[in-house]
Amino acid sequence: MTMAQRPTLEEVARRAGVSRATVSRVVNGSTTVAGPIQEAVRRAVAELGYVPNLAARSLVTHRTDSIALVLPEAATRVFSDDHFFPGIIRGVSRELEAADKQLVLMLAGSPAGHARVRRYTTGRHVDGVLFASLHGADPLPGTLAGLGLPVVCSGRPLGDGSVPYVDVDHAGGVSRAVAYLIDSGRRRIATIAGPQDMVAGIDRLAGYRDTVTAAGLPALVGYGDFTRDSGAAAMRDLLDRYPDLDAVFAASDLMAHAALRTLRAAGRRVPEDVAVVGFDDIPSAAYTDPPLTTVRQPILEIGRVMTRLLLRHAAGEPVEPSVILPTDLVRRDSA
Amino acid sequence: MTMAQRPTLEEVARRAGVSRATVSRVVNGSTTVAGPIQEAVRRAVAELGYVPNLAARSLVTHRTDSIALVLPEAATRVFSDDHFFPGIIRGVSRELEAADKQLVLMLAGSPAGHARVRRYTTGRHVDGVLFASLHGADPLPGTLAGLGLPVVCSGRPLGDGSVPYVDVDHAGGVSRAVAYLIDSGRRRIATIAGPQDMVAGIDRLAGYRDTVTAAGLPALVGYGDFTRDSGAAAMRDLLDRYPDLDAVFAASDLMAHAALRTLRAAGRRVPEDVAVVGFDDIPSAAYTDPPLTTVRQPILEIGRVMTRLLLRHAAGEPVEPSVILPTDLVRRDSA
DNA sequence: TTGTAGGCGTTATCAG
DNA sequence: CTGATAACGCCTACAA
Repeated sequence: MTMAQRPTLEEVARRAGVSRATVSRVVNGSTTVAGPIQEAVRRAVAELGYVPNLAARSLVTHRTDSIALVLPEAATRVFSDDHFFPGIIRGVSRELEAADKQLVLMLAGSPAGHARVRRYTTGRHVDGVLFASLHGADPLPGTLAGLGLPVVCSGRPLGDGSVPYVDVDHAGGVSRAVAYLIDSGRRRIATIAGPQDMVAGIDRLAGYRDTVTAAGLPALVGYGDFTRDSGAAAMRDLLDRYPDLDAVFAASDLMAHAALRTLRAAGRRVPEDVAVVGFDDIPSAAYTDPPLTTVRQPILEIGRVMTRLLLRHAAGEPVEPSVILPTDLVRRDSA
Repeated sequence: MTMAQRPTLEEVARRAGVSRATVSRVVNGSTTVAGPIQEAVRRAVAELGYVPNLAARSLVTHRTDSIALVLPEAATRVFSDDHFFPGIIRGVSRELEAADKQLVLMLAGSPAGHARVRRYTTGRHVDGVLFASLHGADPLPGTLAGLGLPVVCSGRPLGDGSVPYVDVDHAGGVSRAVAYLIDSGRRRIATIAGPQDMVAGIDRLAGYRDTVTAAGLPALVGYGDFTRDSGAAAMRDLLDRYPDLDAVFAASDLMAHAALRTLRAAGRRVPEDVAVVGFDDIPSAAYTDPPLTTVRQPILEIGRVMTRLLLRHAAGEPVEPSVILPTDLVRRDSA
């Protein structure tokens, strides 16, 4: 089945009895075209079902009206159960829609994926690149920025700090949560920390450490990687090492959820015996048993702000080197 | 800050002391180029950091090596809490990665989004289009297919049936679940159905109806829209109308989860008083209280199969008009 | 095996 | 206000 030959500017021009240039003007909304001619062109466009060839256009304009969102995670982990990526995507998408630009999503978990991203983005297929959640010190954002491509990251990049980024106030949010636990009389407050090769993991642990230390309390630390399974394991471990703990702050809601179940399985009541606080405020946090007290981060907003920053950057406007969004404590029943 | 002028084929050719044509051959992996020359070209490419301009290339090849995945949902609903879209994205992404093609994600919830999708896809920016989860009888897939663009849908399209699609055996899965409830002695089996403008909602309800009817049991039907909140409301309503129900099949895990909580709040024990079965097998289904018995659908596989179908279609091979994937019952503790 | 030259569909710069 | 006419960067017969 051969693809029906789509009409070109030339054919529209012929049909409307004008030149290609004029058709182009009408199509691109130039106001310097006489009314009747505009009318004729529009009719021809409609009759022929003409649609501009984007490749040809961007070849000459050097713009593509689309921007890439790179998720440098293994594709398998990107859409697990936390709602970070979906939230980012929604935020980015919404803002892009307002700007009438197209979103190109790129999963770059594998080395091959990494290469593909590099090729695609440097190949002038996008007007800018958004990076979500970097692991370790990924050089790609810096490389692309060095090539002159507008780049914005979500989360403070661990590597060089020349790329603008948007992040939330991890430490502040955690601090507020831990302070709340202290205020409600808890004294043996443990934490299930996130992976220490990601800023979110590092900063949240730091926030916990600073706050308990400042209160003269001991730091009881277990480690997970934000997933439920890792949270359950860490909770069991914590229970082993500190059987007298009376509260736990988990660096993600998924880990907090697992902690809830693990604690119950171990015969502890929540919040009577042990208070639990999470981080994220994912949709199901309101549906755990008991409903989870947690630190909310405005994920969708991160996506929106990143996008606005990038669009301004791409438009040549100066942009702030970083934007930090606030977090806040959502009190439910687990603490 | 001006964008560093990227080198073109021309400049690479000059540097390597050959013609553009030869550089093009090397870049595109033609074997008809002498070893030493190939070497020289590669060096020039590396030194200059040359990357082909994709727009120019696709202008002449008529290929873009990227395919669009259209999610015709309101962006707000796309990434709620069920894991359908993320799963599809992962499956598509994995298969595309293997084919070294680029994924372009398009959220087309609003009418404006719809128009943008049409413009973008017909603008030759992609080699094919994948549609996920259509609402009602969306004409877009048919339109694009009519234009000669390769198209594949996930879920049997409600409108015209000329577009190839991939779906799961909704009715069969539901039927097995309901039969299981009947076998375990349940006689007042209710259902929380999904939205009736989507095939998934329609087919699952049909599967329920057929099975209870065939067993001589009454159909006790409540309606939701796959979300948790709608499930809670439907469960309360069902409890009102049929206080003696002893089982409920929910057309989504999210609704099943809400039903679990609603039943408990109403003083019913699960599964002793009321058995609950869901549909989807989302990650958190194993973490509800009690863990949810549910019908698993191979979401990731849907994405993969769709993609393979599309790629074959785009390659000019004949493709089957539809592929139905199996579902199976995952027994946990709620039924 | 390599080079030459034409054209892909648009936009942009000039004249008219 | 409209129409020629160059690019834009690349691929691909065709010729050498």
